[in-house]
Amino acid sequence: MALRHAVLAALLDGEYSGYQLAKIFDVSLSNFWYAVPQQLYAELAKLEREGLISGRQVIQRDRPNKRLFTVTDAGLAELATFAATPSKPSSIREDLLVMVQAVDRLDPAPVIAQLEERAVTAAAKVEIFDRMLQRLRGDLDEETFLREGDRIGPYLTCLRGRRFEQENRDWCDQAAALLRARAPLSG
Amino acid sequence: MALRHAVLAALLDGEYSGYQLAKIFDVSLSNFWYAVPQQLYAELAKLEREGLISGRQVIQRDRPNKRLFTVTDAGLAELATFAATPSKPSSIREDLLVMVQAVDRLDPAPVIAQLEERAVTAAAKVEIFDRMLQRLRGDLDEETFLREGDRIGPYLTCLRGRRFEQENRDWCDQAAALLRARAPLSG
DNA sequence: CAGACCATGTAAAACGTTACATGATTCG
DNA sequence: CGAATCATGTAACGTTTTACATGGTCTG
Repeated sequence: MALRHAVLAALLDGEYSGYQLAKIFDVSLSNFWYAVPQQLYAELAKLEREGLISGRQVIQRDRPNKRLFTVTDAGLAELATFAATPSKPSSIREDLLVMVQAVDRLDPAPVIAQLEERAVTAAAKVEIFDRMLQRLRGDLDEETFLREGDRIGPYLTCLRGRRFEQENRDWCDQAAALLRARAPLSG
Repeated sequence: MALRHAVLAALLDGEYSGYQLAKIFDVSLSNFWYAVPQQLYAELAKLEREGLISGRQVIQRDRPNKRLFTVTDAGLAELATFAATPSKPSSIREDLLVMVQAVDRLDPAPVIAQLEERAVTAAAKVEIFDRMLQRLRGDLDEETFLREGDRIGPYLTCLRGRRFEQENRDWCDQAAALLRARAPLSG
């Protein structure tokens, strides 16, 4: 029961449709939770049935109509309960790490290739996060924004995402370089 | 179908029982994958049925008997296929981040408390990882080990785990301090 | 003698992923 | 005119989590 809280948290930013939420929760760049569109449509329906969010139809001329959702008082209360419940750390589950764990007993070439690829995509994500951070803090510098800005929640999660991808990039680079140096004939 | 590969990768280190694997895959400190014991027993049975691992009974006097498993040639081939298959990055799904995302609209006190707690457990994990790294590299220094040691796979994944927890700690500390400074009456 | 550790499982429920399904509009 | 974007779902399948179940030894 965690997606529900992630959806509620996302809707604190303002009204969103399922489709818009799907972009926020996209694999490629979710700074606090990840989910595919199908999950979101299902969860939104459920949350509305339970009265934690309420939707309103928006008729559009040029595009298909959509439904925008906002958090109700009951939804906010649900979030408060969630925030007061002790949470367990989510643990590592990453295919690429499994491959690296086994790399000594396998042909390292495909693993090296994937590490190098991942380093590039991680670097790209770092840049996207940087732009997101800039947009969030407006014309304030980071220190000032964090001290005085409103809504620092999204900024903080974005910072975490940025650092994670930076570490990811550095580690992938290091691992790829090392494996390459040790197996100069492959790759 | 990824747990199977994680189990195979873990068994490259040597023979293990389900119980021993459970400790390697434990929530509190898995450097490349996480799984609960029940998953492991089920997966081991499946892998054995498919001939990717083979188990042998070990009779013990003082303790319950156990079964130790090793990877077969077919298992190694399966791992090789896996390593050559492009992998998708695993994305963020962390309750604590959801709470921080929403913190501006909630009572920050319980969130701050959780951040501070998490910082402590993350710091503890960093130390455990440091000891694991020391053990893995023996009396070599890191640079030498990474250049010349055998089985650097586990070392690299451990390094990744360490850095992740370090970042986690730093971020939790920063976020907690900031939220505390902004809401001096709570917590 | 209580609690932790060793050791292995079954079963049900919850959750997440993948495939399928539809249809309009805008951009190159 | 094909691809991308907007917009919303259903159904089947696979994976993970949680609860239940058992029983011996070792440590304080």
